[in-house]
Amino acid sequence: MIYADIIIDISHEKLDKTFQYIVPAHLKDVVHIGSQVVIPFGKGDRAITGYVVDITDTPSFDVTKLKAIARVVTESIPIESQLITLAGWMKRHYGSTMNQALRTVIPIKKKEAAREKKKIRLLISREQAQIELNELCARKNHSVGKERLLRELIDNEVLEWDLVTKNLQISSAVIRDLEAKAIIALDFYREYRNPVAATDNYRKKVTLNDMQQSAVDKVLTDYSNQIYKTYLIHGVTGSGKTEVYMEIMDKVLAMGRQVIVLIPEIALTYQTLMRFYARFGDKVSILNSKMSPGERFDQFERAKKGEISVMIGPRSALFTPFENLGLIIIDEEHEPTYKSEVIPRYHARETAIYRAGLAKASVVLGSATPSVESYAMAENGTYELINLEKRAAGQAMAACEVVDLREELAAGNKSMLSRSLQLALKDRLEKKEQSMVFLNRRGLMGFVSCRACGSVIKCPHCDVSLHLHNDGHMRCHYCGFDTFKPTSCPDCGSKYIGTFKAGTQRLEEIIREQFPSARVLRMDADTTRGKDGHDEILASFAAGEADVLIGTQMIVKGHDFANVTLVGVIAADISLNDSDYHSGERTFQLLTQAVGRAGRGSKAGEAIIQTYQPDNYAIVASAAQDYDSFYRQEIAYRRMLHYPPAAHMLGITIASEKLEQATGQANEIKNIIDRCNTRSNVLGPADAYIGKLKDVYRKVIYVKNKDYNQLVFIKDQIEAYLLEQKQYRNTSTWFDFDPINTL
DNA sequence: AGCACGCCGACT
DNA sequence: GTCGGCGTGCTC
Repeated sequence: MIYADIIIDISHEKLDKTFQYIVPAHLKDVVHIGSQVVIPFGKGDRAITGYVVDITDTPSFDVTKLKAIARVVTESIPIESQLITLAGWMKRHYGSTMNQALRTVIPIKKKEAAREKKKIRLLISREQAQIELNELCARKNHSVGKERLLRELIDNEVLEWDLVTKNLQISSAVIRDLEAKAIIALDFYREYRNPVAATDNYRKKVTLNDMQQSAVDKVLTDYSNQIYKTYLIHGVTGSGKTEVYMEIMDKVLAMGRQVIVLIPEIALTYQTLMRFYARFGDKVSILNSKMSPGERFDQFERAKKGEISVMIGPRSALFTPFENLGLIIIDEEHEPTYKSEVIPRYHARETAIYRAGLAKASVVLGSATPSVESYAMAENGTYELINLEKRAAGQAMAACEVVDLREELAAGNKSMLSRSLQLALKDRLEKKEQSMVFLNRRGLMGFVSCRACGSVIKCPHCDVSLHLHNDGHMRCHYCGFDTFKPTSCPDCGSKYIGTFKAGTQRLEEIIREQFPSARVLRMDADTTRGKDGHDEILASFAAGEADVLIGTQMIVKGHDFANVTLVGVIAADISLNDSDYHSGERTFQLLTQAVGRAGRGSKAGEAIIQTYQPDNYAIVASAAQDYDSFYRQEIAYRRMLHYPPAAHMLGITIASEKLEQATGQANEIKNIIDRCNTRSNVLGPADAYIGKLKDVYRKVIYVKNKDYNQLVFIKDQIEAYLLEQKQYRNTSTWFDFDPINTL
């Protein structure tokens, strides 16, 4: 007799374990590890899908109680056992149920059931429903759930199942009862998927320069000696990293192995993709976030069948079910989008390295401004560092000027544009060259700073900026430190203290006023609403239809405009004072990218960075295009305050609709952490960034420890407690390892 | 998550 | 007594 260990497709801690089923004789050839199966589950033997994670011939449960697998889901792809191992690692490493981990790893989504959504519809008229409601309320001990549901249905005759069960907190028992009484009906509807657009392809040969060639040789020499490791290519903007990737890919593909290329969503431009198509033709497939699960499924199926051997896409492309994966490339590896914002909150870089380890594959990370985490790994020898120091075409980097906004204020210039930037813009307009003006608006502008001396109010314990709330308090996101906003600057006494106010719209008005003849384009969330808004604006600018392009981060990401010779950064301070420990790093990256936009063609470029903190190391280093100096100072700061990569951090969020429940649970968890005795640094419990969101209170606790495994141990202890505790049933708790605040 | 069992207060 | 609300426990 054969038995299968199955993870059932219900994400609940209490069901987060394997259940053993008999594999019936007629199914023994089609049930494999990784197969998706339908099994009878629970009292009513209701049909539930599950994933086979192991197959044995010895039962580990009371044999008389075992049920048999009903059928296999033939539309599904049985995935590699390696991907199941990967899911297990993700569950443990990032904190989630096995089911959640499997769902992120497994390319399921068959045509019908999985795409089905349920809606609840009122069967009787609203008037009749009102009568029902009145009758119900007249009864002394009536169900509050029924009352709430009826009231809601009188407002809206049709409601989403998810809304009713999750937001209105109505149990399925109530719904079933009303359905039995023929007061409501359940409707099922389906979402259909679209076919993938076809693409043309053609080939092109490239010649590498010496630097590129030696980078390629380094990786390929190891590769042919079957040494598989992680490489970090540190290549300045324009150094030709993509050609290096493609050359390595060529070799790996020639050996009959497959390649995954991860690209941040924002860089998934038509131009980038065409370069890969040009080189590898129809071996390439693409995944993007706009694809429906069905379309993704189709692409994964093609990969499984061997129809393609290169998958390009964002984070989720990492789970492409290639049989013989040989290489994973992660471009722009510093991008925060590589960290998942849903559970399991995995980091694509770490996960890629783990998957590569299982598959005996190499990983190539590339960036002009590597993350501090990766660079530290390269320094300690875990990754191998490869430098591409010069631009491929030999252009010089842009000259960079830092403007001190405190001096502008002192000189009586209160405009958003400094005198230098005004002159430079005027000059470019006369020369008929293009300019880009970048307003750094990443992060919320909640920090409090002084316009006279530039000082920013920080948390005395965590050294991150305090965030100003509407109630006039300033708080720290990590430890909850709370204080009033002062009326004058504590350093210089000036009354010019407050939050930063700047917007792209205002900036556009100012530029149009000062330069009436200039043709101005603005690119931000408002102007890119339309389907191709993004591409249209960029194409129009590239065609020379405008003199000045104003925008947020989106204008500085990887677009080459040969005629741009001036880049202005309006307020470097905004990302610099984000209230998390990545703010310095993010600022350095953004400014370096922005400066890198100038002078990509034959003419020399110039960049002007405006700031209240011209001495800040992130600003000084990016103006000098000096990664090394930035890294030294940043890593010293991280070490001093025990932020990653010097230590690891575990963020725990506790949420509840009842404040006392959230507080009580948070305190209980704090006690458990203390009892773990891991010598960790514990911050909080504190109110979360947004303390109350949609009527749900959120508390956060941060734990810092040098040893990641100690944090995993703490997570495991908390999970064990959550499973058995009953007092705080109305709370939910989730984990985030080495969190990145993208708010 | 979703289903049954069983306890308890209210009503014929 | 017994109907039906809701809390508790279990699912291979």
